[in-house]
Amino acid sequence: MTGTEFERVYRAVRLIPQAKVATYGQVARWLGWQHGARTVGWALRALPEGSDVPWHRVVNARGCISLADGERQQILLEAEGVAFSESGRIDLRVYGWAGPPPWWEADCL
DNA sequence: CGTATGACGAGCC
DNA sequence: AGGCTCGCCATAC
Repeated sequence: MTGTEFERVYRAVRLIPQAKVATYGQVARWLGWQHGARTVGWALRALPEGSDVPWHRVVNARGCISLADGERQQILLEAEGVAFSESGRIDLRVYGWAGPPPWWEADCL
């Protein structure tokens, strides 16, 4: 695991509370990458199966599942209480997470 | 070290 | 309105 940067992605994703979702772009911005949404997807793709990272809580900006096989992701989200529309879309106004406070990464002095 | 890739996003035609 | 292209970032090769 080379990911010093990947680890940051994982740490940020782990902060997303249950029954909430965030977009790739959002996560990227938390890490300081205004246009690094693709990198977030890359990091999540590299994620092992038994990881403690709630990767399923990350969707694209439209509130849809980008993953080709998003079936499992949708099941995981629905199990948490996230509702999907008929077209498989999530209402980000309801389930979207504002993000962590700006000091989440700061140390205790 | 340069090129290619990817679970995105926003802009342009 | 909808589809296509380019941009952007960090890895992989």
